[in-house]
Amino acid sequence: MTVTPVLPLTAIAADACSSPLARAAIAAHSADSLARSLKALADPARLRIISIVSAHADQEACVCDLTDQLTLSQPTISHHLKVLVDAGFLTRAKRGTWSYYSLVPGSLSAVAEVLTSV
Amino acid sequence: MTVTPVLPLTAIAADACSSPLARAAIAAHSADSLARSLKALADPARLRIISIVSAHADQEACVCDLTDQLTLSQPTISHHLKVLVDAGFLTRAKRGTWSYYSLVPGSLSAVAEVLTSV
DNA sequence: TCCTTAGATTGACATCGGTCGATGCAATGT
DNA sequence: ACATTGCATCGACCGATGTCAATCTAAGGA
Repeated sequence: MTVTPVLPLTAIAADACSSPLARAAIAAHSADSLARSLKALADPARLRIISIVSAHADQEACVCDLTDQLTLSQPTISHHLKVLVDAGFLTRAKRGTWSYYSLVPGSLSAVAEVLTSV
Repeated sequence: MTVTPVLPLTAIAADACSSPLARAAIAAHSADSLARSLKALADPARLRIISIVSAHADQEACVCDLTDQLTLSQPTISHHLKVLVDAGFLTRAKRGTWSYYSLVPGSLSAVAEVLTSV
């Protein structure tokens, strides 16, 4: 025969100060993934880049649009663009001499939705 | 008498590659503010802290709950908690020996909403 | 009063990340 | 063919950031 536990299992709190859980917390790898996306967005220059791109009527902007409005060097802007492309928020289309950047549809709202469910 | 412009003002594009704007881009100081909030969230440990806090039935957790679940030293966790409090995502309530942290209601969804409107 | 425990603070360290100047490269104009 | 223009890449610099060990403080318990 087996020994009956004195306390129900759910009552074994880690410490006296602890309160019960209503649901599970986010998994470590999910936190890593979300943090990577947020890191890509967590820069004033990159937020302005996204805003300038999506403010265009055709939802795309060339690099010269950005160098005009941001007081940053062209290599710095190019660096920020690469970060945003690598993170999946922008796509690049080269036509002739110019590079055009577009917002990936739904990429921002996807992050926003995950964030509110954390 | 005044001289009539040859071209309408709206036609003066910065460059040949540029396309018209559908709306204004985000202001620089707004981008700074949003970036500060996102920076506070853009860390795996801090996202897990927020998740653990909000997973509790009473929406608050003590530090011991966090040291149990995160493989980080107590000072490091205390540092992350301070970052989240300073950014307005958590509040601290000290009762007896223990400190209890709670999620500020609406703080996450507020950031998410601003993000989608960028 | 003394000891223990919970948690915040400090200081040091290593790494990351934003910035720019210099350079490379491809496409266009002359 | 050569010069020019638009943009990406490289290398270096330096401040910001995540981490921990050591220390400090306050609250309880013996």
